[in-house]
Amino acid sequence: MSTNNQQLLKGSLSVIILKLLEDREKMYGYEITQKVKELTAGDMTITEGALYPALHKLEAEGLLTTETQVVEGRVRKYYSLTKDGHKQAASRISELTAFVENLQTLLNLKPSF
Amino acid sequence: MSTNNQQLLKGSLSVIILKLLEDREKMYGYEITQKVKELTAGDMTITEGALYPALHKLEAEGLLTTETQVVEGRVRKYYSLTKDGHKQAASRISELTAFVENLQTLLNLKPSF
DNA sequence: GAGTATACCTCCAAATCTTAGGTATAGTTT
DNA sequence: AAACTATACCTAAGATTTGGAGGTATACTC
Repeated sequence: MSTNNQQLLKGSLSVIILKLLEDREKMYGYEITQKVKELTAGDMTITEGALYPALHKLEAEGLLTTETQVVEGRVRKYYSLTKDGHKQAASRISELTAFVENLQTLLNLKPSF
Repeated sequence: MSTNNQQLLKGSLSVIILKLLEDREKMYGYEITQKVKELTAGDMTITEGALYPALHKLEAEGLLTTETQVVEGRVRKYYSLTKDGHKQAASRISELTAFVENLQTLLNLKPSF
């Protein structure tokens, strides 16, 4: 994926966060950036300038709660889904999935359709 | 797809335009809105407030050329790909396709990955 | 005459992202 | 010891994109 492809992330970052947290008890910010990089073989990079504001917004919306721990001398802020967060996660993930399917329909279009 | 799903379009609108025009000689704005609605069974709606600025930007970038016709008393502004537009279309479509595949990898994730 | 479909357009506000910067600890390399 | 890399948090400024609302106009149907 080329460098400016990260701009195509728009709108999907918060759903990616919710999905990752749905599959795990809790994660911290830096861990999320590394996990996305790992799962996409380095293709997608979550910039911190996008991630932290997104996490704070989800927390402000009541979908995430935080818990701070000190591990090996460094502070970690763990995020996990609230009850409402779980509901919203399911809903937003299925919306994005449906959107992605529509997008693929459009992109796989053969001529004269 | 729910109503606010149209907000997930971000970043992909211009690629959708390029893809539609790659498969057809030329299209006009209103036709694009209808075609997208048709191809996605009404799930996706391209708003005019997003479409026309996007078309004008692609034209300003030299990827599209225009040709105005009067059909049944109404003005139609047809857009078609320039030579450079064809090149860019291929490139941007494959980028978005790769992005969508990564997104699906993330969304289809099973627990404890 | 009113409403609907077709067909173009712009402006403002909201949301999201990128870039660039800042702080700090721990370990490794020179 | 200094420099670099990895870990780990954060913010601010600016650009881009989008949605919503509005505007104009023609043709057809009720």
